[in-house]
Amino acid sequence: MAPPPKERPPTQKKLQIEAAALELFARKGFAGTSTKQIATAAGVAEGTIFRHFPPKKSLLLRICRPFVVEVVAPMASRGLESLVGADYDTLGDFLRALYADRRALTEAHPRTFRVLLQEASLHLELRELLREVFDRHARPHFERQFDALRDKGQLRRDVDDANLLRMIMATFLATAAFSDLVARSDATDQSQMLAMLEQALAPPP
Amino acid sequence: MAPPPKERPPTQKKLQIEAAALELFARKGFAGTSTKQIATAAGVAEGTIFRHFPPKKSLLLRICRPFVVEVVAPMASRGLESLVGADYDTLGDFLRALYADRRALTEAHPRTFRVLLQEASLHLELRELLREVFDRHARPHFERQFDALRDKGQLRRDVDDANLLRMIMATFLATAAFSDLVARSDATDQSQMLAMLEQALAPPP
Amino acid sequence: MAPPPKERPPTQKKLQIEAAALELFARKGFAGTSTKQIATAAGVAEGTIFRHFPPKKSLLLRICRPFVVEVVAPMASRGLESLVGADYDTLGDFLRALYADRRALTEAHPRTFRVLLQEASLHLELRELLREVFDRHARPHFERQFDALRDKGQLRRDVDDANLLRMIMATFLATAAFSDLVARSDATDQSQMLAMLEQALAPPP
Amino acid sequence: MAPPPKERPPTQKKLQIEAAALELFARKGFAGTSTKQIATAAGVAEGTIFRHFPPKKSLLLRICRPFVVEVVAPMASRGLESLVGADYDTLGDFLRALYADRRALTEAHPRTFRVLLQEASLHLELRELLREVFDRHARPHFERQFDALRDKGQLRRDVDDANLLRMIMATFLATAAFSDLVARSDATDQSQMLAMLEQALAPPP
DNA sequence: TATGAATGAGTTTTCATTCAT
DNA sequence: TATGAATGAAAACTCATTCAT
Repeated sequence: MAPPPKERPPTQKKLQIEAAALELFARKGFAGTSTKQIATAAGVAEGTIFRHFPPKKSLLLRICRPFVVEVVAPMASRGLESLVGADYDTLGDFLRALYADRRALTEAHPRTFRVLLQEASLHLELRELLREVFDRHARPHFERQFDALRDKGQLRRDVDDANLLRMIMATFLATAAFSDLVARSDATDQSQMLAMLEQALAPPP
Repeated sequence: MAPPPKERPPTQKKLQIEAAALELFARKGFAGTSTKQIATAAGVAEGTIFRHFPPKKSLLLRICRPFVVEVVAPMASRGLESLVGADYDTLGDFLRALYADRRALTEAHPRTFRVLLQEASLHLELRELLREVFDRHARPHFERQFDALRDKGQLRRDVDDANLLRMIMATFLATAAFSDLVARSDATDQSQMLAMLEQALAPPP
Repeated sequence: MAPPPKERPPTQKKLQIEAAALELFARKGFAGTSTKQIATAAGVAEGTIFRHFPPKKSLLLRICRPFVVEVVAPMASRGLESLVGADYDTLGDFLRALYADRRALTEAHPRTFRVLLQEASLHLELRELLREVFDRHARPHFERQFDALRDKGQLRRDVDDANLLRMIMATFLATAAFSDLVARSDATDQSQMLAMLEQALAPPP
Repeated sequence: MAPPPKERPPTQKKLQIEAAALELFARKGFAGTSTKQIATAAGVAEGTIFRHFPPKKSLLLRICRPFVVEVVAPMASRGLESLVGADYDTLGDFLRALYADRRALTEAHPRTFRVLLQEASLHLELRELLREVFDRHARPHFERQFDALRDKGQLRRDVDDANLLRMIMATFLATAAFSDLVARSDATDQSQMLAMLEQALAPPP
């Protein structure tokens, strides 16, 4: 048997390139960032970028893919099978656990999050990646969890799964996105959003 | 007295340029659209674009500004002083009226909406425009309405105005944005979103 | 007999265009000045320039030609036949009279003078104009004057007419040109230059 | 210790670009020469010009600066400390030595000289460069030499240093400049100009 | 692996000029 | 006479990418 192909560890320069590209894509957009700017910011020669990431777009994907996998799929999170596998007695428990986990990721990678948000609507590859990872790794678990919570009377029955998801994602996104655009969101803001969201999803009285 | 400067009506070609730019910006982003593409799509010479919109970015602003003014400011909407001035007996009434109005605008100008969404995070001018128009024309009326609804026991008191606004905007944006990205949202979806939103904002039992 | 073609007096706008072009040509050069800039500075529409001066270069010639004729040819100066026709007893008298006259002209039209200086080396038409006017109207009178002064023992005999002219022109030009470039030249400077020039041209002791 | 930044030797193509630009600037002026023309004449791609000289104006400065330093500053000339350091017994010796040296330089780089002459009045950077180099490297030595010559009774005392300089420069420039513009100047012309200049600067009888 | 010179196609923008009004 | 919209060509400059070293 042939030995497994050696996954060489990424070079120092390669990592510098990724970091610089991330920073610039977040600030000025993918199309608004030139490879020269990336090279300068990364402290490498322009040619080096193309040694590692031909063509330019592969750099965008290289930056986004791991993040998408990690942030979109609850399964992918390290040791978080618990999150999804677990049974939650109340809707609030579920939402808070979910939020804490997602929030940790977007806070750990705020620029990646921003790049993804900005570029998703312009690049088919990103949208397909998002949908594929979500449908495969996230949606089934959400639906299972929704069913369980409905059985416990914790979740309203008059709203489709898709709209529940949309409401959850919108609230999460809003908390994250508007925190850049409008104002910093602190712990108080976050718990208020969660309280509203919980009530939104709870069965009507 | 100096005669007032003659505001010449916009040329036919100028309108064609705006229309073509809107279409292309929405599809491929501002930075991803060249002025040559715009010229071709508009059926004019490239030089004509810069006669009317020097530099390129002013074309983006020309497209976005009227929309921002109209869509962000409830006051600005034609004949909608009623919306803001009126007293609503229930939270649901207010939300439905607000939604119907905003929705009408974003559905009337879906591409402008999309351009604004895509470019706002990349262009300081757009963010400042948004904030300025919102702070001037929208925020005060929302806060007045919130106060009135709280007095009637229709609105929860444990959430800040800013977070209420964020929740509302997130829900509206989600309904609009995901309808492009993820799936068409129909009347059922919309009423479900509104039902959730109403419950989210209602005072806790 | 057909009536002589009516020389319409130049329009107000035409004069504004000439004035604006002169100013801009002097500051930024002919090639560095656009017709749009001229139009703006003149307060006319761009098309108006081409009604009066098609093509652009004719504007340069329109500005330079009258000046060349007036300043290069002592004959042309109003009432200055005296200058050239007169007999001067001393070299100094001749130089001072010549200088006073030329200086008056370049000081009256400093920007035209500058434009001519700047553009002469780039435009064949200007050089030909200069040479033609000079050879026709100036050179003969200078040579006649030189002869007269040599007869009176006022002018050195060991230097060709061409080099005498060059020395005179260089000194005059230097006084004028360096006054812009290096420092303002006042009356003292001018009389010192004239003193040096007189001594330069005088017969060696 | 940080290694000294490696000054890479100029590329072959870079030198070709400089040479082509010099040729074209001299013939058609800076503003009248397009980068495309330079690229064609140099046999390189247009982009290559901007690799080495962004923006275009830096190419003009790159051409002029070394020349200015060399030609304006007597000190800078190789081995010419003698020129400035030396004592001259007569004014004529000084002028001839000075002229021979400057003339050698302008004849070695006639096109650079022409470009400088043409563009100095249009580009502030060039004027500042000229003045700075002159004030720093030339003026003090001239003034020292003037003093020495005055002590020897070789130089007139009734004319300011500034005007002496102006007279010298004007005569030199005239010999050089008019040789392009008007006619070739040969050895006879040059010695006649020097004779006149010597007499101009000598103390009056 | 890393470099940076080189490129050709493309970018935004400016230009002198024309023309219908 | 005067305008300014319109243009096609060309301007300066940028781009992603290739390649010899």
